[in-house]
Amino acid sequence: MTAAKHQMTRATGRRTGGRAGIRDVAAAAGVSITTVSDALNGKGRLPDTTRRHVRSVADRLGYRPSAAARTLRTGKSGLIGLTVTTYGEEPFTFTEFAYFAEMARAATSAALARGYALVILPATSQRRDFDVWSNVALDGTVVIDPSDHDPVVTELVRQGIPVVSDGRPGGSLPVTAWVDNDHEAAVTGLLDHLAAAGARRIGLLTGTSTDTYTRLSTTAYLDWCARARQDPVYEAYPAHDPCASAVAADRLLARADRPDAVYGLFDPNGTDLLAAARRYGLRVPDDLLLVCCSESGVYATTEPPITTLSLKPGRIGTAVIHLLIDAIEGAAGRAQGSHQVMPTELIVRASSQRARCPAPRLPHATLAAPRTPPAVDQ
Amino acid sequence: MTAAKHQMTRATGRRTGGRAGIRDVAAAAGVSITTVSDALNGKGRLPDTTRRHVRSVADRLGYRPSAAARTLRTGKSGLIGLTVTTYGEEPFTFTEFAYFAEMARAATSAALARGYALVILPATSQRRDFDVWSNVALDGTVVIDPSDHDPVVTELVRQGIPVVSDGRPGGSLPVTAWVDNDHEAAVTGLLDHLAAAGARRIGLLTGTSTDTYTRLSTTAYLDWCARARQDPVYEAYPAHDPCASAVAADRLLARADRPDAVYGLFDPNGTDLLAAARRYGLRVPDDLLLVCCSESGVYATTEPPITTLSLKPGRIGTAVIHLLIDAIEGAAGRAQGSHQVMPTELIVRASSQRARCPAPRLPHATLAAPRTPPAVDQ
DNA sequence: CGCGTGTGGCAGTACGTTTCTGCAAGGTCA
DNA sequence: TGACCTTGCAGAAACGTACTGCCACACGCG
Repeated sequence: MTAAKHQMTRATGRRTGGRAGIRDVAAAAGVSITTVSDALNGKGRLPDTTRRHVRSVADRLGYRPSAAARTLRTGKSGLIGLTVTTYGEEPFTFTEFAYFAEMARAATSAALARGYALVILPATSQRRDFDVWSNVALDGTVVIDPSDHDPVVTELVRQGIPVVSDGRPGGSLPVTAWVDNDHEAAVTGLLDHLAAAGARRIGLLTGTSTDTYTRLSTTAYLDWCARARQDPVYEAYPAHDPCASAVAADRLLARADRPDAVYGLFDPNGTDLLAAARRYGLRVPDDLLLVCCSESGVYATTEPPITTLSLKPGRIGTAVIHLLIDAIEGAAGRAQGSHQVMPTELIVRASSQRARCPAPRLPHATLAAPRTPPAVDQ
Repeated sequence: MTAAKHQMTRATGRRTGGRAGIRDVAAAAGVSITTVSDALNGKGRLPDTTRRHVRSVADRLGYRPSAAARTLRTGKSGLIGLTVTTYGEEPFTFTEFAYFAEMARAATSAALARGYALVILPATSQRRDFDVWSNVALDGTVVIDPSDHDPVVTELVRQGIPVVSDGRPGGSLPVTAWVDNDHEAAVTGLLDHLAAAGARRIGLLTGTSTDTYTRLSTTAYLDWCARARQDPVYEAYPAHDPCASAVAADRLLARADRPDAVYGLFDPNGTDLLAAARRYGLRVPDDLLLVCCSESGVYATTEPPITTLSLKPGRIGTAVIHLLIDAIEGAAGRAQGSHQVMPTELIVRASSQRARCPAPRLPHATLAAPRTPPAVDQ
């Protein structure tokens, strides 16, 4: 029983507020601290009997290792930062709610499966924010839609912390890796789809901000128009302002060169375009074809259901996390500068299909409305 | 220059991977570690000249204090756990997306404003999850909709970590505090509103799960029916299954004792009821009054717009965080067992107002659709 | 007997802070 | 001149863990 010696040194009672430390376990089990650590972490050379004994004592004392101490010792916290660039003046806004929510959900789930947890952090703006950023030990960070010269990203990579972005970084931002949709292919495919459905003049509802999503999508639209010899017809509005969508939708349909099909880049555009069309007496899809980029399930049950482009945020979130954790665990930035381009999915509904005859109404159908179950990752 | 001594001891170069430690700053500034710590944290008795000098040297070296070491020393991590009870088998699901998203947004924002960050953690289910829980140093935890005997909550309070729940805890769960809506008042007020609009038989679309929200709301409905001498007409379905809502909505309207007004407890019920009504040839609001509990903005632009009950998740999130941080900083559980009941808001739209004459169509209105800006907290 | 070898386990140190204690220099007052 | 306070700073003790050596012992073998 060398335990006596330990007790003499200092592990008499629970010092720290009542929680048992590794020392207490060692003393109670009559072994050394090293042995406890090894037994609990499956390291070292110990017979199973000792291992089991230590474990049972630890259980009995309700021992939980201190995350802070472990982090300090190992240099790994198991924490991943998650931040989304805020638009406008608001301190902490999410636009594209459904997209973000689903992306964050998938990312959280993927991270958890590999033993990491996500910390929600603000995009830097005030000086004060930096306190929070450096108050938490991060193994890596996910940045959604980083701005071109994000100081936080720069600082993090300077500290050697891997950063993976959702959305390809502009302006030589030094991220470790990134994931993005193939926006050109998505927009091109979607416009082809509308043209095939009979659209002669396709309009665009886009944003005034300069993020890559907006920029790439708009460019793809203009290119397509050039190829199709169609004059571009579009309205841009501040996408972060939730009230502006309806106004812009109205403006687009009020134009002299009114389009006979519209693609809306942002989530609320679909309902707003539908409402605007209703006000102008335009029937969808007969007079106006509609497609909207959105992750929201409501478009399956609008009247008529609206065709949506899904960016598959779940897949993106999962991919981002795996890239990041690979970078973290691959130590000194293996897979540096790598990236992944993910496909999108066009969910075709009534709003983008010109019906020969008007859709028959089923006054007493008892079947449930068709509804796609929520996408599971991948 | 006592700095020489420090350099002799061990602070020669950057040991730790390249990051400067407090020792390096002390050496470079020619002062002691204590002085650096005091200068940077605004403690101790130091002349402003020293303070400024130390700060400038720290800046020059790009010094960032180690969060892990600070946490280990002070016992405070500045981290708050956020978890939501998962339903069904899925590993990590959020139902009530808009509610959760807004609640989480507000909570994150409120926490950040007080210097805390939120960590997303899974509701316990597998044994494996516990690793993550004890791998992160938490100052406190927010639990959304805790199940009656959540083992994580029990374990956390056993460890002396404050836990505040969104939704009043059932089954003597020992949370530190809780916040909830006044569900009875909300349902009663809403049913009164429908009755005032002319409803004679109000139906309910509810869930089969036993969480407090569902239970309290359903009970309030039954009580109201008893008082109003109306036979209850309701259908229950598994609320976590996103496909089941449409089926249940259909079932409710297919009944022989079809209600002339319906309240749906969950977010998708509104659109699903609307779709079902359409299939049955029922006009809203003329033949069927509709109210739905939802935070989603889409109900402002459906045809017709649907009256919603908002639980004000932003306020809830803010209140929960403040209660929690007060408990954390008030040290040993001041304000123990306290709680807060928050009001809800009924957003009245066309679907619950019986129009004398059918609403006039405005074929060429150029005004934007009225749209409430997103609610800011409080 | 001397020696290598494998097994089981322990002491000690480092991780990077914060903070308590204390000490020296200088000033004030009796 | 001594007693006593204030100012400015330094030393060193934690905080709880992980891990690198190292020791003790037993055993088998030449």
